[in-house]
Amino acid sequence: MISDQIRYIISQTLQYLCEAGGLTLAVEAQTAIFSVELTKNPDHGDYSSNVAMVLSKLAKQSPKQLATNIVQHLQDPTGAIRKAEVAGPGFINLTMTDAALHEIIPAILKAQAQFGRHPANGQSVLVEFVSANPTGPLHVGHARCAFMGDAAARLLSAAGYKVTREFYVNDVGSQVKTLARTIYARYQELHGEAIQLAANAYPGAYVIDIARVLQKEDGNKWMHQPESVWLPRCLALGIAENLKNIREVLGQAGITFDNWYFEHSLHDEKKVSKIIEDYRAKGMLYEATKAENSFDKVRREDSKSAQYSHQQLGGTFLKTAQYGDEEDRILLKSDGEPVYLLADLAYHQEKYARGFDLLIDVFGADHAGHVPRIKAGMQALGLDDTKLHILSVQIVHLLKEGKEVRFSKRAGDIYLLEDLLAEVGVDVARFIFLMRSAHTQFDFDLDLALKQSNDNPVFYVQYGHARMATLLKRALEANQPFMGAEKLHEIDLQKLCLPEERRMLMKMDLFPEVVMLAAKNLEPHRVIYFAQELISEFHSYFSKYRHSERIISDDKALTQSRLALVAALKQTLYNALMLLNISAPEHMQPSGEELLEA
RNA sequence: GCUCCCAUAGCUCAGUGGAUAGAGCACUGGUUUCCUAAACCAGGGGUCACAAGUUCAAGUCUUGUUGGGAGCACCA
Repeated sequence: MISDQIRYIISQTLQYLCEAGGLTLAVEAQTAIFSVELTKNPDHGDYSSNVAMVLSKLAKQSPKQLATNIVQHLQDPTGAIRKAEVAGPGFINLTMTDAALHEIIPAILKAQAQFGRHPANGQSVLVEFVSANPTGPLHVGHARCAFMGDAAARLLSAAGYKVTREFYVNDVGSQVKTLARTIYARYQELHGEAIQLAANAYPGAYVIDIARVLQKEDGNKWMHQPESVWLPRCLALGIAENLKNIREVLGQAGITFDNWYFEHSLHDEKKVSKIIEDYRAKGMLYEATKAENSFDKVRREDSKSAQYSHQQLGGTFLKTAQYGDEEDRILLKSDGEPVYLLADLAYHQEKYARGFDLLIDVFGADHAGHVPRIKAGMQALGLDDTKLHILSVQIVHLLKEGKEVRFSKRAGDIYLLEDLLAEVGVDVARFIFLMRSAHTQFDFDLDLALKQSNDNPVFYVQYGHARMATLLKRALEANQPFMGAEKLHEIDLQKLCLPEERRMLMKMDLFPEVVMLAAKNLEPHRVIYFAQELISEFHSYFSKYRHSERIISDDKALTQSRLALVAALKQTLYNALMLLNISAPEHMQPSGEELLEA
């Protein structure tokens, strides 16, 4: 990377100045962080550094003085820097030689799909995401977490991590039992009995489909039997059928998992009882009728806690309040039954035990309150909670015809993820969900995504890729095919010297860093913005010079150098889109409206 | 009442402590004998919610205030 090269040159210069006696710097200056970044304003050269302003105090020189010193003694044996000057309050503005910028092209064309990817760092990471309850189909509320988790996994892989993707299946507890009872009610209905669905039953029609499967496979063998007889069968079938559907829809969205981790296996393998023993051994448990450390928390009369207070009979509590949680949490009810949290803690303990270097949970905003409990629970085990990163994905408001669409499972108007994908397409859905950072809520306007699909940002980027593909094809037709990466040494890249061309080279050079930052911060939108900016510069360049400096011209040497630039741009854009699993078409289909006009 | 997230253009949102705060959409006006007009160019639009603090430098960091959202059952 060029900025790394500049950083090195500056470090060498500082060292030189210290040795030559012109400068006294404290030790910490050697590790001081200074920036080297692309300038926003071309008047400021190509790159700019704040090194003099950051180090001015330590060096006991004014920023301008130090900057001048550095500029005058720049240690640049390779001659990559053409011009260096001091500006403003003490910035050092640098202009690179064209040759230094041209090195990016062979680097990209040689690396191909690997450009932007980082070598394996020997670290492993587990990304757990979606983990929707297997009580029904995925709805659009799950979409953002699904795409965000998938993108996080892809980015971390590109950053050099060995990534495992996991879906945690909550197949234990009252919700799946409710599902089983609903299936049974529908099953009775199919056998001609009049039924009344329980108030908490799942009203969706998909339950009837599951009941049909039950009827088809088992006939009437469960009719007029006590619950204890049919419940296990209904439960297992319901979970299996729902998971089948979930897996299928995720597949449509281009999302796959390495592991499906079942909650019941934690119970079967005694991991739930073991974590209780671990906590007890550490003296983290106590028996009580209510949490002792609640910091005099005020519970409102209309709170759910008050509403369900008759169920809260006490039991075994974990001292999570010691580790920043609002209050201690119950793990075992008075009858000794584990609560959901306990299994989840056992699950996270299990994740640690599997030896990952990094653990990532992608949670919806409605689970945000769960975070401090898990973190506290891990700390109470003596585990390093800095290894555990919980990405809290904020809620999305889906707008249709100006109104917000609700998508709760209990409401009648379920908006399924499946339907969203069918309506707007996977690429559009993915792009729109990933173009916003996870911690802001945003509005997904369906009408806009559909009606104005011609102005859709995803098409803008894809069109850019297609345009470059067409250019390479046109060159072939014009009998000037791009010679390719192997014969790059025969191409005179010195011909590339337009300011826009230099700018695009510098921009592409940033791609690996963009990928790394996006991975480290779990911010896929950085890659999308990068792609948009890069393609925007290309469209602009393409239009500006369409009458003068054409890419394919009679000057064969110039044509080859520009085709090399286009090939590098295309590769970079392709890699950016592939990184997020968005398709990069070789040509764009005309839109429906254009077809109508023609 | 408490915890977490957010507040930047008419709308939806970017913005690694750095120079004159950006993009898309919307609006106004231009650009096609030509490598894809799904494109480009120009224009109008801003008290970066408010206040104090830290810093050579704050949209960015700290604290407080206001406003919006999510959550605060032994449901999962």
